[in-house]
Amino acid sequence: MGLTIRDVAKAAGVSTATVSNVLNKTGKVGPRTNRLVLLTVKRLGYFPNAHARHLASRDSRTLGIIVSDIVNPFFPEVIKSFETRARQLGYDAILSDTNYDPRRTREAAERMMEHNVRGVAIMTSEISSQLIQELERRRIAVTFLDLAPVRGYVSKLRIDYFSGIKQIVEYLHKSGHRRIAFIAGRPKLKSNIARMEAYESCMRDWGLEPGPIVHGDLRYEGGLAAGLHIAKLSPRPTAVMAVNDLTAVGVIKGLLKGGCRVPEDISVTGFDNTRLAEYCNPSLTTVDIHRDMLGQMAADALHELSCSANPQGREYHIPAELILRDSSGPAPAEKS
Amino acid sequence: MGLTIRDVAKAAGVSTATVSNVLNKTGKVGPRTNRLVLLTVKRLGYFPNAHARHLASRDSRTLGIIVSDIVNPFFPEVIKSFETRARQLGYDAILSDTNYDPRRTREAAERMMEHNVRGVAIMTSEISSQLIQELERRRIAVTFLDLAPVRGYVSKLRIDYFSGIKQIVEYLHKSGHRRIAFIAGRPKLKSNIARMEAYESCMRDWGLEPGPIVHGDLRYEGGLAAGLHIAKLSPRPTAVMAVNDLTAVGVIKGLLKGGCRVPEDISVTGFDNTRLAEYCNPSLTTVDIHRDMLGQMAADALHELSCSANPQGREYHIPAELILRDSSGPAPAEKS
DNA sequence: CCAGAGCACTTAACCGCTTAACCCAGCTAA
DNA sequence: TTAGCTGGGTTAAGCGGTTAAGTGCTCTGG
Repeated sequence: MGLTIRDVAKAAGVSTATVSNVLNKTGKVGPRTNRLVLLTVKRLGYFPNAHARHLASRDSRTLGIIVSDIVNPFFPEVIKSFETRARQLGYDAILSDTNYDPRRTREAAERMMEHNVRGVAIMTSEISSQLIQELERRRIAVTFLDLAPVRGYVSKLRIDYFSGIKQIVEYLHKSGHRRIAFIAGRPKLKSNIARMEAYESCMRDWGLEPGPIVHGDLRYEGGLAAGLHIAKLSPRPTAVMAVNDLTAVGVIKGLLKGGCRVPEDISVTGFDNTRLAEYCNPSLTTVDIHRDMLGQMAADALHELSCSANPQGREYHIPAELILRDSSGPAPAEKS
Repeated sequence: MGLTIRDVAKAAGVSTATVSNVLNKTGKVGPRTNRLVLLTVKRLGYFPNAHARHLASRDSRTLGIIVSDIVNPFFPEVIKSFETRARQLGYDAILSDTNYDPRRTREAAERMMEHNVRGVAIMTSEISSQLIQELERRRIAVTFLDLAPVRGYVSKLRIDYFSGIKQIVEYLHKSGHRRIAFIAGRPKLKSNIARMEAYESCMRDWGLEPGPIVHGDLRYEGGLAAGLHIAKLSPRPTAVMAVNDLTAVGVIKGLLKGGCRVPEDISVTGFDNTRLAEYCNPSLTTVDIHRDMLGQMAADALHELSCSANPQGREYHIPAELILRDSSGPAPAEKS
């Protein structure tokens, strides 16, 4: 098919080893030959075969990222910054989307192993411990989001959900809200449970009874259903915290359809500060977590782990910051 | 590092060829041995090395997709359906984001060549004809969005922009609008020019004078600036067509900031029908093009091209459909 | 004058797979 | 009986690179 290193070597009148050394900048080649080879490469339009290169060097110089749903506006920015940083560090990056499906999660992890990645950033919760062990056995560096403890090859990116949730509850409480509902994600996910617990704990800190918890699906549709449900409750909560922005936008739509005004009758908050939060109307009070930082940190963490001879997983901390917009306001006066 | 096919062969007491034949389901292996090998593979936790496999088989079974900006909500769905379909067809998929940067576009194309992809879906406009020739020379199947003529290895996915724009103009005209502005994308892009021409042509069809045309950047920011600009014009257009939803959302925000009401004073339309159009407020009148269809078609087209011995590029057609929402309405009565 | 050290390359042995070619027992058919 | 399949394997030659080891040179110092 394409050209091989042998073609280039022949055309330049040198050995394949020399061509390889030139392309890899090992500095073992004299300046004359170097120029000659580079010229020949350009002239022929040669590109080295990545597969052969990876195979021969026993190093894929590839980093993987597994996300649950690329359509979720949380992820594209993370992916982009991950990929950008990986490239800066000299890695190739591959992406897998699991669509929240355990089977596809397994396939994604297998794909990473087949590609012999040096490290993989796992940004989905539904991954079996078996797979994780498998990755560890092969000494593949891993970063998790929130869940899983730090170990040799495992670093952790801790988004400060707790702090974010705390800030929301505090703000809502200060605004006079007392019945604050929570729209969670999918019931079984560890990350989801952690957030629910954070919510409950923060509520109790202010002497509030954790209020109805409704499960969504982290998507718009789940939020919509939850909003419709909340609108019919009596007594109705005066504020709704959603587990992410997408859900919050759905909640708002559901509430509006159910005849509630936002924020006059009921305040809604999101989480993540996706662009959506800015665009939607009313624009969304939410918690910003630096997604670009997240992707970059993941790449850096994997780089560090996979380079060190004696890798020591670390915990990276991603701060959360409350962003006030138009979807929240003071609690309505009680009618009673 | 990891296990090799030799380890599996040894453990099962067969040759490596047999293991390979089992894994590739060539049907050359008896049922007893087949089961034995499969069992051994499971037991040892073996995964074949993709690089070695691709190299030896001289076939990467990989499809690539190059997009200009993964953060643009137009793309994630396209990518997702592309990837899903590619997997169904037995391909691995790799993604590159060019960030609208010619250098990165070049790098992306090079990456595709290095990975020896069978085909690549190019969903960005700024690609040099040199690169395209390079791809053609290597007999890599290609699909383009809109631009470029169909050739041997090149298929084209034609989004019916013209029809979409025509529908919008027709609708706006019928609603009484006479001064209809257009917010374009980046001036130099071919795709952008095509759309501007479509706009001008459709306007003339209704006896309307095109203009003003303001250039944006296909993003929110560009739309915002354009909206602020339009708000100050006199006479002010009564309707604004934006080149995509993201821009339209920016335009709306800009107009609101500039003191215009949407849609009472001025109607705004988008293009693409991203989820954003549904979420934003006022929800956006826009044109739907089936993005999931697009990704799937791209994968199908590449599959077809790369499999056929004598490939014949085709044109695929993606219909456009006007979606009426709340950002548009009848033209305001003239004050004069 | 020669051993030894550098320099600038070449030679060739892999990397982990696939696959064409070959092998062989057991059958069938002539 | 024997040639000719055929099903179920094995052997070994690559795929396109990398890289350790080797080969001539020239240069230096004792």
